Amino acid sequence: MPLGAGGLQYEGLSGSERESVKRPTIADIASRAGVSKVAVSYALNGQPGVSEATRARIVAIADEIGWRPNSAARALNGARANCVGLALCRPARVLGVEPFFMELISGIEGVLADRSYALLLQVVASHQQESEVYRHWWGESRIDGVFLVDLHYSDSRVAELERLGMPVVVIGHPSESGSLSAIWSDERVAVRETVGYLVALGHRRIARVAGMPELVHTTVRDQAFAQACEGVAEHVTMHTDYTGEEGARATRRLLSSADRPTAIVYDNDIMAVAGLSVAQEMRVEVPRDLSIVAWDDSPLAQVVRPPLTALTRDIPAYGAHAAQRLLALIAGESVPPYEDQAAILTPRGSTGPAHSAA
Amino acid sequence: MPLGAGGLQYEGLSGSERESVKRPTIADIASRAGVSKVAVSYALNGQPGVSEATRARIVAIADEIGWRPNSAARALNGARANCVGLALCRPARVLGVEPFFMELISGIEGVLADRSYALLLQVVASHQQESEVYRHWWGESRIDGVFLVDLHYSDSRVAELERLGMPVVVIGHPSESGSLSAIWSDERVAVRETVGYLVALGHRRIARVAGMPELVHTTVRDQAFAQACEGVAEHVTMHTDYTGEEGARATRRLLSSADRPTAIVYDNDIMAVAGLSVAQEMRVEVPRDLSIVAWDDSPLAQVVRPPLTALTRDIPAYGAHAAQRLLALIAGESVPPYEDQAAILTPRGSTGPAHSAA
DNA sequence: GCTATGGTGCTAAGCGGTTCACAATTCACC
DNA sequence: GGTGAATTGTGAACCGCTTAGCACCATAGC
Repeated sequence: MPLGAGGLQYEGLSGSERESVKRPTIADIASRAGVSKVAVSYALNGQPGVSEATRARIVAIADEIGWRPNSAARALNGARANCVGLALCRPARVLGVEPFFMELISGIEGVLADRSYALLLQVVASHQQESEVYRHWWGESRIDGVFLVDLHYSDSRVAELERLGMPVVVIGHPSESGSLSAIWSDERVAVRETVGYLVALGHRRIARVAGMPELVHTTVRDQAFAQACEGVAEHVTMHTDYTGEEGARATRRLLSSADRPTAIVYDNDIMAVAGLSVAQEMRVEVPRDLSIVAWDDSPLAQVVRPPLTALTRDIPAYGAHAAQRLLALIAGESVPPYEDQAAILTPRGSTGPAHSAA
Repeated sequence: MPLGAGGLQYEGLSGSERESVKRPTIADIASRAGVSKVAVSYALNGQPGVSEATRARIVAIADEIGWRPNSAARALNGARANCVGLALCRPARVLGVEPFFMELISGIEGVLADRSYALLLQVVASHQQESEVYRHWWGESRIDGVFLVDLHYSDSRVAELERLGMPVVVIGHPSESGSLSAIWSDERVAVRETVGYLVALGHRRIARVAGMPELVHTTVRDQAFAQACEGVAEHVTMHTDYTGEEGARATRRLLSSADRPTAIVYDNDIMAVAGLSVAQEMRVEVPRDLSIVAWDDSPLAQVVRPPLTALTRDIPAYGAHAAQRLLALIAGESVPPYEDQAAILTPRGSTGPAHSAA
């Protein structure tokens, strides 16, 4: 059978019956254009080896039949998977109500989408599971790198990821990130600004309702808080699991103590809102009798009355920076630790001058 | 060179120098076990064709050297990508503050993880982009199927996905899902229960602060609401973009009208919280002068004072069901539309008997 | 005329795993 | 002792794409 006839028959087959089931490949393009697969590969990847005329013809055909590179086939050639991973280890209820992660993800994806990278997401129940997920993803060549969040002290995940030799960007304080490259924002500055502001308003007894003590950034804030208050105000810190319930309980404890604080700083906004409700319930007027500051400024902080003074951060930008650095790392560039902008205090109605309550 | 020497040398090489760079393959296992690649493949996939003794030996070696199947190589064999996609088309700020999606994702992943499926996530800015993302993922064989959320009327995405012939589970009302299989919960029941409850409490003027009117489920609720109120209460619906700000504005408008409602039903909890704040600001006491009901019961509803009466749904379970159906669809099973549990009214402090305010 | 040069396009091999068809061995049965 | 079947294993081909490495044809230079 002459070559021409074979070619025609093949084209006829791929034309309609197969189209919906089978996706076009470079072989289809090659047979249509009357060239080899290799020429098509070069043409579509902008590599030298084909004339401009041929390249144009090939590209036109590829467009016409709606060809897209098969990611698996590409990945198989030692190429990248064009995919990065993120595993989140928090219960669903907490994750849902914490705007932080969704905003972070949005920011990350803005950057990834530009370079047609995809994001693989998994919600896990424990750090051990998280390590496993990373190991699996990496072992299966599904991803080129990962983000690591919610850093702990002597975090087993750091060692594990170092062992795997996979590109990682730690979103958290570099003191605990080992050899992994980190991106963080200086919590100390934000804490100092907040405490300074409250002290300037006359507060001398300040409480902090913090997140989980095993998280590095909680401890960093703890220390910065203690240090900033040193000599200028009495201070106390209570740890919680970030849920509204625990935030409310801590607030109740604080407000019913004999020497109750005149200001409370919360580690997230759901706890701040819960605290505000408890205060109102206990007839402690905000901001007259109690000032409230929320860490992380989500829309939530602005819809309650009074609106919450909050530590504002551009979280999507934070995520975007992290993504840029992870992609750089994957590209083989060396990436020094990067300090993002610190949170900025946005005063609103929930803070005011300290009353002579004590 | 004798075979044995070659084998030894190879093992030596793969032992340390290469290990961190190059992941083990079935060829490595095969050479170690002294069998062919095929035997290894059968052994590791639990397929017949190898003796139990050999299988055990192969599995042991695989475990020992930490082998994992290369997902790209598997996907290349016409096999599945073991990955499904989800694109969300909402601004970052809204997504962050809406617990719905994170809870949905958690639920989805519980099921996916069990079958070692991964979830590809992308946040997009428009429906057109969303279709493009699906087309790309599908064209690149990155995914085996997708979830479609936030259904519109005459939604272009439905047609697009039908055209692609890709497995899809629509999370939303089947009336607009075309030939795609849908999973939804009956909003009508929930609306009727809510209105019935409010009417029983004596409310005769009920308002609804709804989400975006282009969303199918908004309209379904709109109609059900109008119908339920028919003959028993005056009713009005205001549409918003789901943000707290618009929720607040709508509430302000409602409460300042001459014949203001004695009860307001909100389409999500952030708007309900915003509405509550506006009411308190306007000295409209909740629940004495105004009853408030929130759709979707997140922790947020319980931390404000009074805690919000809410329409409770097990969203993770909803996501889990959706995931099960998508996997079934991918496996080639036919999947009829599925009606999930309707939301249940959870009465809390924000609702009470209607006062003779009018 | 013959060799350098370069552009263009090909063939072949291989990424890691699966699948098919067939070969070798054992065992049972008539 | 020969036939048939089951068990266990193999080589080869293939999935879609990339990457050498080489072949071909022009033009240019001697």
